[in-house]
Amino acid sequence: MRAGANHISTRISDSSELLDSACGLCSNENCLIQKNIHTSSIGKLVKARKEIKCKKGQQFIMEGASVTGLFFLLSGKVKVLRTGLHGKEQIVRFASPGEIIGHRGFGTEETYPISAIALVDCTLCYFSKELLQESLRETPGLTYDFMLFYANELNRSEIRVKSLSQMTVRERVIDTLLYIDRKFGQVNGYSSLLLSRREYADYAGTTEEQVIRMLSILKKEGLLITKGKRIGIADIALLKKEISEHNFYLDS
DNA sequence: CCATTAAGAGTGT
DNA sequence: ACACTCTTAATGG
Repeated sequence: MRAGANHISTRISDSSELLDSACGLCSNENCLIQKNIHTSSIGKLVKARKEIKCKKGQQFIMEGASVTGLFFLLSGKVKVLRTGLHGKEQIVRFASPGEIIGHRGFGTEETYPISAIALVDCTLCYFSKELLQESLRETPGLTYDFMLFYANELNRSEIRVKSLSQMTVRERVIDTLLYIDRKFGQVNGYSSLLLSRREYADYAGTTEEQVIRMLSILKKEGLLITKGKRIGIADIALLKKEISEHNFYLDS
């Protein structure tokens, strides 16, 4: 029994040395680790990768918890949020496969400033903070990609500040719909991501009621279609046109 | 398979 | 923001 188990474990570690383990086979081209897989110094990091399965609705990052590492979303959909004063959620962003989650706690921070919750069943790749820091020091290509990523994130967050402070409710709801569409797309004419009206509100910075009302107005105007929770965009050109003067819909 | 219940979508005030 | 109705999804016999 014991001998058999040892035999299997050595075979697994041998094969992950030969092949760059799961990351080498991973088809996720958005992933920064995958992108730098050919750099030899990244091998140690890749071998220490932990795969975490996360069920729908499960929270895998808790606001205020101490930072131990960083997540890459392999498959699934995630919402990243900050909890406000009266228990109100402010959804900071949504994440699709390939994206980094928990990166704000990286660096000098001791605790995560955000929570992350799976919106559907997810698979996450987890890397410890220590190993990642080591890899960043040794792998300039990876570090450069990370820098670009952080710069891009900062840009997006600044755009969001403008959106939330300068757009009307109607524009923010439209902006949210277009953002979800850009990120997750449509299937059979309806958004592939099922969100509650509350979640739309939590991203758009309004209340559930305002979102519901706005959706029914937009529906009457023929810009949207709805079927239960499902929302479909009927006229994307007109929706884009409405917020075009803000130039916000250009970002991802 | 149907009935009961809970959750979420709408609407008016 | 609150209260209420209606619709849909989940549960359990």
